[in-house]
Amino acid sequence: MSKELAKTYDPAGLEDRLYEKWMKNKYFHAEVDYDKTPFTIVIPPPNITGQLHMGHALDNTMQDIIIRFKRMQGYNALWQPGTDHASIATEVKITETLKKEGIDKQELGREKFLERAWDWKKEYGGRIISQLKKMGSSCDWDRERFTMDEGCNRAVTQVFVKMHEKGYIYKGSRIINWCPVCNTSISDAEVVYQEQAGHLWHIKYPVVREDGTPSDTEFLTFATTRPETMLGDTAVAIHPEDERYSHLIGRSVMLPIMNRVIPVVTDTYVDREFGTGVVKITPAHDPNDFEVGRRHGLSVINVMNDDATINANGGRFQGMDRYEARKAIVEELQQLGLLVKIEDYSHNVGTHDRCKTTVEPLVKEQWFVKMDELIKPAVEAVKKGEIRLVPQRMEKVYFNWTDNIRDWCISRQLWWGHRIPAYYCSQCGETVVAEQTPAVCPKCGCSHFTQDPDTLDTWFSSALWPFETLGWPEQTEELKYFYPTDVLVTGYDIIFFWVIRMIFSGYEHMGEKPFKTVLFHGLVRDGQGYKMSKSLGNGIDPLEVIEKYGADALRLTLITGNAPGNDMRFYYERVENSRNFANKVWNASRFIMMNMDGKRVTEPALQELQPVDKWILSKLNTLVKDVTDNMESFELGIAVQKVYDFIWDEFCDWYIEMVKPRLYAGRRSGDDQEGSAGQDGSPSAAAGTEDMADLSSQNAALWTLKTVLMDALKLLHPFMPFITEEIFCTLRDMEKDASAAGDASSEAGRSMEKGSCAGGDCFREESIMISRWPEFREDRSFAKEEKDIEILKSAVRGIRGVRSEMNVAPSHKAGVFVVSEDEGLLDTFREGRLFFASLAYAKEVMIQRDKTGIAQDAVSVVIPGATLYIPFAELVDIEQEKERLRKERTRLQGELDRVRGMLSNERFLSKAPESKVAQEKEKLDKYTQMMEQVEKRLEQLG
RNA sequence: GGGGUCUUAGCUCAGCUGGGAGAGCAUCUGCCUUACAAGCAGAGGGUCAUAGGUUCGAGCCCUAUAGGCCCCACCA
Repeated sequence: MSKELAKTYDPAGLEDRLYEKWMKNKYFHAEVDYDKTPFTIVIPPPNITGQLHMGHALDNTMQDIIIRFKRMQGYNALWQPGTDHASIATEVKITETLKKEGIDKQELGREKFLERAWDWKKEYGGRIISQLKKMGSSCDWDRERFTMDEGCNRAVTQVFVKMHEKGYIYKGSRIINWCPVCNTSISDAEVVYQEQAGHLWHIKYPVVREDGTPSDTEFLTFATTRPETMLGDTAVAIHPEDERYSHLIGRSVMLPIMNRVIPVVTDTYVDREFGTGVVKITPAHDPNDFEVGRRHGLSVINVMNDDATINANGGRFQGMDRYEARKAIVEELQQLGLLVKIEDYSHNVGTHDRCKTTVEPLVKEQWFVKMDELIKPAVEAVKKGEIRLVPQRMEKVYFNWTDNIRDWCISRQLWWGHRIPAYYCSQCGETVVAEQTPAVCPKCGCSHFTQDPDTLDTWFSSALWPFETLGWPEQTEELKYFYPTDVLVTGYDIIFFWVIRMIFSGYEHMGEKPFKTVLFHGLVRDGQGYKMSKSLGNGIDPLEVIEKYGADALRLTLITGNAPGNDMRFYYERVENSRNFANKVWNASRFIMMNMDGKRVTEPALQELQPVDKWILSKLNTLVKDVTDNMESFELGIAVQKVYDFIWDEFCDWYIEMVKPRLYAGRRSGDDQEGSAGQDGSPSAAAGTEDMADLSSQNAALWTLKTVLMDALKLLHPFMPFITEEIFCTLRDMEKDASAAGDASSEAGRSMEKGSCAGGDCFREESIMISRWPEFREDRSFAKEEKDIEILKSAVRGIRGVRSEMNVAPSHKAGVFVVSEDEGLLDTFREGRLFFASLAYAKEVMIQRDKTGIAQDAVSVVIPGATLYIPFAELVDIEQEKERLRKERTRLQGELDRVRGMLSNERFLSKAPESKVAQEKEKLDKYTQMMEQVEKRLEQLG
């Protein structure tokens, strides 16, 4: 008895059931095993605040495909999962939630806040994981980690202390990017520049006269986009060689409003060409000005509070927001007659990538990682090819960053994260960096310490992810065995945030690269090409897609036509196509199982296989090789396209159709003569021998169907894990039942042992995901049969084309004559007579060496080596037929011209590879032959 | 300002180391053929952005130009 399979594939329910089975059987779990070669992927840890979006879906589908492929190849495949605490993202969310409850974060206090954060983690941290499971992700969930679990905490602290000792981590007052809304410093990488419409305010400061009073006639005019920062101006700069202002060198100007005398300094940073060639200098609020200030020993006057309101240094503007202050200051300058003009001006404004707030450059004391030394091995690794970036062009992006690397600001004024292990003596102020609170102060001997309140940048711990998840800083077996990992899959958008930092961290702390290959993917955009975003509301929820179409369809959609590093568009028509393919696979399998039902299918001897069987087996064999190659080089889109084409075109549309008559042969037991009319044309043989032959042929067909299906399913499994597993298991159960029903001991059992699949053991496996990946087999290459069947296919296509052109109804069957002097070719037609008849709508097929018995007005189709004649009952318009043949002649002539042109080119003959020349010669023969046939036929028609 | 990338059928995109242009969707024409109408068969549709160059041979390599997208830098 076979399981009844529904007519259309319905993924609902089935997917969860199979996933549970995989989990229960621990197929995802990997243990250290020195008898096997490890293959490791670490997941880019999703944020605990996260909801699965298309980016995750793509990222994880790619990883799952690779890990499933490698697992089937026999590697000890580990996909290491985990989640990220996402310091700032989480903190912002919790703060917002608190606000809704009317609770102020500061009032709540650090301890209570962290409790809330952990509650949050407990509640939502698992959500993203269960969503990843919906995708079919085969992560080793037993090894799930969290960037703030005990081990990771230890790793972070140890790294911080060690790097501090080596001088790679230092504390210093530098200009940093400050987010006034999130109230924290952020790194350069977190600042995104946005083109914004603004103004250029042209302002003049009076030059200070000899007597110290401001001149009413002499001014220095300049332009600024941020007039409010004038409150903190401590100089005005000109270019040292600017003759316009050389007389002012050494002089001062009066800073209006603040009435502060500030010097005129010279600095080559000033561009003489821009504006008036004068720049106001605000060291506390502009990175460039900060540098200028350093060079000239200018004082740094911070005029802003952390929330970007003006502080006490801003005089009476104190308390105003930066934009209010701007307005007020401009007004005042105007009243003072110091505002020259206002221009519209479009410029880039730095904003915080999380909240889009305009960042405020501020001078603050922060912790930094010194990058210049650290980055060197990371640069070398990629240069030498020790780490491969796919696609390769990402190297340019990588080097562009490493070549201009700046120190990394790692301290954040946040609570949720790894707290900086720096302790300050309350007596003498000494700083001690240590893994634990120091007992006594090394300087004053007291024992009162306060820990630095700041936490670390989220990416500080993520940078350690490839080894901390494997147990570091403990020297675990896992670390020894699985590290370095094999491939990292991620979006190109976090190359700076994460990829580079993991690489230098790997070399610094492990003395070894974290991974061998980085596979980048692009963004998933909407149907119009816009970035999917919450604010635009154009996002497509992967979970919704799964619910409607199944995870397999979603996965297939994300992979087809997608090249590494390229963005893609996602829209429902594409998902529908994927769903249709799933349905196709489902129905092909259903068809095969229906036909296998109750039969014992045994592996036929080689001579029992018909040319079509060999043809598809050979095609499959090539497919196995190609797909494996593509997978090895991470060309997932190409790989899946080939599997898709093979299954749909070759297997379903051709092979299955070709074997149908053989499968139905045994079934025609008198009741439906009509349906079997197609076979009547074959010269009838004695009934008894025919039956035996039928059975053998049927077995060969079923065996081939099953074998090809099974291997094709395996090739498809990494891409569409659920449907392939379901079919695999159903088929396997059928096999079991069939062999149990028959005499289990003998033939059936043995043939299965021997291997119906390339791997030899497919039916002994309990799941396709741990079955053996198919391998190329020399003994499954049948070049001759491949070529022969292709000729038959072209014959079928030719006949279908002609019939369609002549509007012949499919119900109208006609006789077909195959005429050729090539006995081998005639044999191929004889062997394929059955299917050829049905595919070419033939009433009967006459295979012969000459034109005996063929009506003059038969329609003819020329294929390489043979001419086919179809005498329709109705008279065919001879003129029309001649016209058709003339068109064919023109086409062939074109081909011949091209081939002859090439072959008469001496330079081609001498320089092109031999194989290419041979190929062209073969074509010349083929077309010449076909041309002769066409001309002969034209001649016959007069 | 520097760099990357794209321009291929009506639309969205593949095209791996240079060797006769592909898919899906859409369009047109026939088909409910006992696996599948979420299907089958057939058809139309491309000067591979433009101009040069290298080569026996270029969608693919080189140069320039035009347009689109992205990243980095941030001249106030």
